[in-house]
Parts: sequence; C-alpha cells; structure tokens
Amino acid sequence: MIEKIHLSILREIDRRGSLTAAAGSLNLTQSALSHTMKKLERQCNINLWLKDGRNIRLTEAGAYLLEQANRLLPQFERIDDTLRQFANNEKGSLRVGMECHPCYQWLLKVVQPFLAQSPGVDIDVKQRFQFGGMAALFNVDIDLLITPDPIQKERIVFEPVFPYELVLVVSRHNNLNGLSHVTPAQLSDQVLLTYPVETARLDIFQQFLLPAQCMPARHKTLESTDIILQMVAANRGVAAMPKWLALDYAKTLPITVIRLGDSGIHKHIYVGYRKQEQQNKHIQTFITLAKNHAQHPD
Amino acid sequence: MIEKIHLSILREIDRRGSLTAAAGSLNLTQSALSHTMKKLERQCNINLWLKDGRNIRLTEAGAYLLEQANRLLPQFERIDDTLRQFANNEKGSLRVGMECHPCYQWLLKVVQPFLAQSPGVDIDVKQRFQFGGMAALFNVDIDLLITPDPIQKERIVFEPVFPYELVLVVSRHNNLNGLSHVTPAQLSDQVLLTYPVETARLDIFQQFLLPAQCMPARHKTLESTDIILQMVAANRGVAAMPKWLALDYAKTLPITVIRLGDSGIHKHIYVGYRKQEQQNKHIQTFITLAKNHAQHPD
DNA sequence: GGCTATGTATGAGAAACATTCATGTATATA
DNA sequence: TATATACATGAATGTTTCTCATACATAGCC
Repeated sequence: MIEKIHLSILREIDRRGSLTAAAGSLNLTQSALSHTMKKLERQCNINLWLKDGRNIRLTEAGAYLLEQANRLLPQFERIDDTLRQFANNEKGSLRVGMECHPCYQWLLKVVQPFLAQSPGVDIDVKQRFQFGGMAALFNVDIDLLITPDPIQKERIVFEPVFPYELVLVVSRHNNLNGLSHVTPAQLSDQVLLTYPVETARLDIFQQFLLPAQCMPARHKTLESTDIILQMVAANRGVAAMPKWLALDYAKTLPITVIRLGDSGIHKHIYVGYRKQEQQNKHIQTFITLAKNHAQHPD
Repeated sequence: MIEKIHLSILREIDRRGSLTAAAGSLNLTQSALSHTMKKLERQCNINLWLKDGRNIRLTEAGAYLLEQANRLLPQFERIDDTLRQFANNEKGSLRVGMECHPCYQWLLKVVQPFLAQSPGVDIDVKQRFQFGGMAALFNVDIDLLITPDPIQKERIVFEPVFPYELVLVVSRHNNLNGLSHVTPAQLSDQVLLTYPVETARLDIFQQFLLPAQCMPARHKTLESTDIILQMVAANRGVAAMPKWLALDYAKTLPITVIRLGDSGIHKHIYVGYRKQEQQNKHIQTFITLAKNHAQHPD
C-alpha cells in the first residue's frame, strides 16, 4: 500500500534529479530510499523506474505516482500547518451560551478583545437552549456558559468573573427617585419590567420581593434591555438591572439607580465549562479576559 | 507529522464508534492505536480527543483531522487501485514510432487487436522525428519503432515480425503489365513514384536500381500510399510497395504486381525497443500480436 | 581503452519504531 | 456495590526501517 513516504521520495527524486540527492534532502541514505521503494515495487509487482545509465527514469507508473505525490503532499503539508495553528491556539472556535439577558452587553465587551487576541478563533453565541444552558454545556452544544446562577454539578466548573450589584432602575420622574435604597414594599405600587423568563429565574423576585411576600402592582415582560430601559426612562415602569449596565444607560437616558434593600443584592457573573476542558486555552483566555475586564471596566 | 495511519485510525474510530472497535477493524490492538495517536498528540502538542465517560469525543482539531481523513484516504485507495491496474497491465500507453510509410496500413491491423486485448492501454503513433526513429527510441520519445531497416545498436533490440516482398506495382495498361519479373533496366523509361524521403532510404534505389547503375526516367514523390497507387492505376507511374499491400489495393484498382529481379526483394518489418524494456508486457504483447498477424493475415 | 567519479542495488547487522501484554483508571450498568 | 466496558500507560517484544559496506553499472576524462 502506498504510504506518504513513497510519495515524498518520488517527489524529492524528481526535484533533485537523483536518488542520492533526494536522500540528502530527506536526511536519509540513498540505500534507505532504494530499499523503501524496492519494497513497494515488490509489494505492488510494479516498476516505478528503470536505471537509465547511472540515473533513473520513471516508468509510466512512476510518473503517475509522482503526479499524485505533487497533488497529495501539499495537502499533508497544509494539514500539518493547520494542526500547528490548532496547537498554538491560533485556530478554533468557542461556542458561548448565555443564560442572562443583560450579560449580553457585558459579553460584547469581552468578545472584542478576545477576537483581537485570537484572530483564528471564532466565537458563536447561543441564547436559546432546548433544555437549558447546563444541558447544552453537558451535551457539548456549547463550550462556555455565562450565567449569574451557577449550578453545582460534577464535571462542570464555574468561575465567578464579574461581581455586580443588582439595582432598581427608575425614571428621574418616578416617586422613588432620589432614595438611597428601596424596600420590597415600596415596589407594591410600581410596574415591574423584566425579561420574559420564569419568575423563578428573576432575582428581583427570588431574592427581594418573594422573601418579603411582596409583589409589584403589575409585571410586564419585554424582550430587550433597550426597550425595558426606554420604558423606564418614560416612567412606565421600573426594572432590576446590573448597576454597571444601568449606569451606562443613565448617561443618555433620564434614569437613576437605587439599591435594593439595605445592603443591596450582590451577584456575580459566572463562566462555566466542562471540567474536562480545564486545559483548553481558548476557555482560559476567555476567562482571563473576562476577569480583566471586570477589574478595568471602560 | 501527520501520517496516513493517523488518518486511518481516526476514520475507523469515527466509523466504529470506539478505539477498541477501530482496533479490531484495523487488525491491531486498542493499545496500539492509543499509543500511536498519543505520540502524534505529543509531537503536535495537540489533543485530538477527550475522554467522555468511557468513550472518546473528538476535539475541534480531531474533528478537523477526521474531515481530512475522509477526504484523503479515498484518494490513497484510488492510487492503490490504479497501481494495481498498472501491475496487471490494464493501464499504460505505448508510443509507437513508424519509419516506414506503407507499414502504416499494417500497423492498423495490429493495433486493433491490441486495443481490444488491452482496454486500459493507449497507443500513440508518431511518424515524424526530429532526429530519426532510432534517436526517438533512444531518447524515450517512443517505446517502439517499426521499421524495415533495423540498425544494430547497443541497448536496442529489433525483432522481425513480418516478412514481405517488395514488388513493383504497375497499371494494367502499363507496358510492363504481365511480366513475371522486371530488370532494373526496364524501369529506365518509367516514372517512379515514391514517398518523399532520401533515396538512401528507398530500397528500390538501394537494392535494385543503384547496384545496376540504372535510374528511372523520372522520379516523383507523393505523401500518401493512396495517392501513389491512384497515380499508378492511372498509369502515370510505377511504384515499389510491399506485395501484400499492393494486392490489397489490386482488389479495387486496375493494378498488378511484378517481381523485382529474378528472385525478388525480400524484406522484413522489424519492431525495435529498448533492451531495458524487454520485460515490458505491452511491448511483448504487441510483438506477439504482430507476429501472429503475419502468420494469419486477413 | 583504462581510470575515476558518480549513481543505484543489495545483503547483513544495528537502530528505531510500532505492537502487544499486563495492568491501571474512569465510567456506565445492573 | 459489584461488574463490565472503554481508554491510558509502562515494559517487553517483535517488526520495520535504516545504515554500512560493498557490488555493479555507466559517464566522462585522460
């Protein structure tokens, strides 16, 4: 059976003009090449070349094989090259799952330096999961899960990368505006705007309203952060958002932030990945950049 | 560096679903595959798969390599196949040189059964040579030389394959018509038609006219056998041709043949090839068919 | 024509490599 | 919890490949 070495030898003979010269290029002896090719010739019952004086001249079969060598060997070289890129982490892709709506804004700020630092690595972002982010991570549909609510689970590692405070965002014209903090009861006559997910996954309910057995006057859901904050700005409701995000919007919208409760609700964004891939450099790069960004937000 | 075996192993793992199963198909042990691939991984500093439970799951690099395997391995199989065809003489080509104009008709009758017998073998016929047929044979521009005038030369073998008599072809209305043989002097008042080659290469001159110090009344050259014999039929001249060829044309043209001299000029068509290629089955097949045809002309 | 330089072929032994065996570790399954 | 299954790994083995030494053939040169 034809092996790569046979193709290499033939190509080198063609390039250098003789077995002896080819042996030099290949860091082998003339004898080695001769033996190797003779063995192939015996196996295939074929002549690849005939001695022509003291040189060799390819037979038809030999010429055919040389053609194939010139076609196939560059493909092998290409593969070696690409593999080197993989090894140097110059190539790959990272499928990032998001389970936290406002994190999207934050993600964009991490993705940018990541892409700049790893030009060969693509990032896919997924936000919809058939069975939730954890399942997606487990089933290798994603490589990274960004979530504020890590679930302790074997073979999955979560790392906190970004601490943030969940705050209430209100319009400058809202009656709560100016307070240093709010109590759950103070939301009873407010319209609460949230993303359209189960209340079980909304911290404002789980950690603030429900423990105090309070409820907002109304609960409306909206798909996008932009729209929610536009509505807040128009004093059509209040919303719970990461403080850094709200402050960002506050630069352009007439909104302010208020602490939730005495000491505030403090959370982290976590990045989760399969324990198995602890060595994965893209993942580690991502996490490093994420933590970096947390310390030097722009 | 990536070798064929790595691609084979990856493909088999993909097909069979596990290292162990793949080892079975490849007639190796699970251990062998594991070692082989681990070595590659070390060399390239890359992971091709990760253990996922008790099975393995390809990494991105592994998946990439599998893709390449599915692309390249069939090409190797194709090469093995083609090489087998070369070995079985089901593939190849034979470049035939012709130094003898009338032989062309004869060649066609040998080529036909050859092509039928060796469907994978192509025949190229060359009739013009920069430095003559022998040089072409020597320089490997052709593999076979068909000539009535072999030249003894080292490393070239000539075999007679077809005996024939050179005869004079005349019109039924020619004054020589009906003679049992002609003398050189009898051509002195005839127009001689020949192919346009040096007289040194024309047997009618070399072996018949010149030894008797005779010349025809006129000497005209024409490119093709057909035209020469048409001219002869129209009694515009006479020509020297192989008897078998002339008789063939005599079926449809008003021409007859006359022996040249008392005992006639007897020649052979020879097939020459490089001694080196004595083992070449296409050449031997060709010669066998040629001799065969000589004994059973149709 | 003989001589030398150059190139390929080949047998025997040495070196390198791949393979197996035995065993370890991890995981799924009953 | 026990058992079966799958991959990993170290040591020993077996096979292949390589080198060395040498033979053989040819080209080029005096």
